[in-house]
Amino acid sequence: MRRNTLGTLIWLRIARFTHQSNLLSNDFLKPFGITAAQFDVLNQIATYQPIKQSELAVKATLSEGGISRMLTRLEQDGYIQRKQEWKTKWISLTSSGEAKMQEVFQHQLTFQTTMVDECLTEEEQKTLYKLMTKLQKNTENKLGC
Amino acid sequence: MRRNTLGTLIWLRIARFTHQSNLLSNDFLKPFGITAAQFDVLNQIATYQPIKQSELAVKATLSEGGISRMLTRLEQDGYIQRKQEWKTKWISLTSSGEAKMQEVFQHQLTFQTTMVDECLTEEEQKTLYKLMTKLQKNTENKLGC
DNA sequence: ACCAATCACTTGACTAGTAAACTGAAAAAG
DNA sequence: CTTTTTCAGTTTACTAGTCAAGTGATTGGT
Repeated sequence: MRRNTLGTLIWLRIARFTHQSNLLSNDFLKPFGITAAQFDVLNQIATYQPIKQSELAVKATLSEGGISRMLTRLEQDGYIQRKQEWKTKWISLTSSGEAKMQEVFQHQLTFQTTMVDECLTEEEQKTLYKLMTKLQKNTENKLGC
Repeated sequence: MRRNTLGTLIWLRIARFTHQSNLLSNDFLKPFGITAAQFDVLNQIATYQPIKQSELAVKATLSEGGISRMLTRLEQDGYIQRKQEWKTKWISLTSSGEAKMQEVFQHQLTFQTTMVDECLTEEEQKTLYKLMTKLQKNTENKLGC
C-alpha cells in the first residue's frame, strides 16, 4: 500500500502540468477577453470551417452536450454562427470571430512554444512528443470500447 | 499563420491525454461510487492526514474555494471529517473514507500503471517522467509570479 | 397514409473548477 | 478597552464539462 509506480508518477506530473498550464493560459488570454477552452474551440473552427457541430465535438474531444453549451456561449459573444441546413448545423466564424483569432493566435502560439522551449531542447521535445503521442493514442483507443 | 510548432503539438497531445484519461478514470471508478477528482483528494488526505485545509489545497493544486466545495461534498458522503481548532480546520479520513481508500487504491494504481505499461517500455517511461517533470516544474515556477 | 425509428441537437441535473467578495473570530495597535 | 488588520474558510456568480432524457423534423416500413 501507498507505494507508487513510475506509471502513476507520470500521470500525476501530466495532470499537474495540464491544470497549471491551463491557469497560465487563462491568465494570458484574459486581456483578449476569451478563455483557453474557448480559444481551443475557436481554433478548431478556424481550421476546419465550415464544420458540422457533431464533427466539431469530435475534433475538440467534447461531448455533444458540451459542444452545444460552448457554442451557445460563443454565439452569444458573437464569435461564431450556426447555419441550419436539413438537420445539421454548420459552424463557422463570424468576421468578429475571425478578427479575434487573427489577434490572438500568434500570441498564444508564441506563449505555448516559449514555455516548452525554455526548459526542453529540440531533441527532448521530439522525444516527448513521440512518447506522449504513443500514450495518447493508446488512451484514445481504449475510449472507443 | 496556422502553422504549429513542436511545442504546441506537445501541449495538444498532453491536453487530449489528460481529458481522455480522465473520462476513463471516471468510468473505471464509477462502480466504487467516487469520481477521479474525489479519489485524488482522498488520496492526498490519506497520505498527509491530519492536514490543514489550506495546505491540502496546495497539495491538490486547487483554489481555496475549490477545496472548500470538494470537502463539503466528501463530508456529506461521509468520507472525511473537519475538526476546527483555533481558526484552522484539520482534515482527516473517517473510518468509512479509510475503508473506501483501502478498497479502491490498489485497483486505481493498477489501472493507471497498466495504461502506461502497455504502450511504453521501462526506459521510455523513465525518459517521459524526466521530461514531464522538467516541463511541470517550469510551469509551476511561472505560476508563483 | 400512418406509425415508428433515427438523427442532430438541446436541456436538466449534476460535478468541478475559478476569481473575487464576504464572514467571523483573534491578534495587534492605539 | 475599542478599533483595525489579518487570516482561514465560505459563498456568489460564473465557465466548463459529463450523462441521460427530451425534441422535433425526416425518413422508412408496412
